[in-house]
Amino acid sequence: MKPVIIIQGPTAVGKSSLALDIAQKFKLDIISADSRQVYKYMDLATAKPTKEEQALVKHHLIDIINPDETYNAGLFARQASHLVDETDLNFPIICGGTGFYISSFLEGLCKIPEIDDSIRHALIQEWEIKGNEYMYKQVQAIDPIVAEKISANDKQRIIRALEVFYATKKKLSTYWQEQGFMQTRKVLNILILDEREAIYDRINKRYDTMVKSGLLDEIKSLIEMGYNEKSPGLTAVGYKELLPYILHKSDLADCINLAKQHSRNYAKRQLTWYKRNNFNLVFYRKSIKYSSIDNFIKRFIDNY
RNA sequence: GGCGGGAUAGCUCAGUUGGUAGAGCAGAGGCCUGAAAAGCCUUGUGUCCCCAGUUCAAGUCUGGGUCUUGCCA
Repeated sequence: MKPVIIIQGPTAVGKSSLALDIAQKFKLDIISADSRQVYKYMDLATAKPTKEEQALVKHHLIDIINPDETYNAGLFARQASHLVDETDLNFPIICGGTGFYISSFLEGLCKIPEIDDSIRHALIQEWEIKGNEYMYKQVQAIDPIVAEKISANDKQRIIRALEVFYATKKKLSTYWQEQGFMQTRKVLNILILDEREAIYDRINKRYDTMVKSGLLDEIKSLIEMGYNEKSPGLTAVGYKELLPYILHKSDLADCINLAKQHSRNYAKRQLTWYKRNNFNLVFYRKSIKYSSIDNFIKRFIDNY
């Protein structure tokens, strides 16, 4: 397994520009670890690197699926591993805000086969008819270990536990127990942080800029292409809140405020997630010293 | 000017036949094994607009006022 540099941080903290800077200096490739930048035609509110930036540095796992398709942590882990270990890209720098994708790539997920969507759809239908209590009781009967860990309201995890069991005839908790210890990859895992208020402020301003840059037109053209509020891509923060304005003439200012609010909520969850992860380097945005980051990068690359 | 709504947590609002209040969202904290920009958990003392009255007891009834909103003029 080849070594990788990783840059993580809450949304709007400046990960991408740092990654771009480092990648240019050291001739690296960037692998995006972002659950929304994978979507084509969704550029502005995903804060995707611009075409110009992508021309400067080779970016991977951006624009790989259509807005009506789904993506997940397992796919990311597999595709990122393939890129890093089985292709001849430049030394890789993985940069993105989807922490779960990065930990899936680093630590691996348990070995559950791909499960056909039809099983999940059937379970969701059953949920709608029979309700959460009924579905939760199924989990309790099938897999008490998992049931113990999740809430009776946690639709996603209840359905996940059930689909794994019905599709593979094996309990989710059995997969957990079978999961062996993954060999560890050499990583330089960097976290960028900032004051909460500063992050929130930057989120608000950045969203205004996105709207000014033509976000509404971008969404309108997605709708013209046939995508709608049910398309997985359009459930992204920054998009879903503007749909009521475009489709039903809701108040634009309200929609914009809601989008900002959801972005702030998202940043908060990211920050909580990072607390339990280990990093080799933690930088505060204000006090980033590029020269010192460069030294760490140089030493890391030279060692491998 | 006339008639009618409304005034309760930062915001939107519930409050049953009078017994000093509760949801959602926000905020704060946390969780997270293929939906993760998702999903979930914990956390609610506020002159119940003001004044007077009835009552053992009023957010809840009565009178007056203030503000607000809709319709008619």
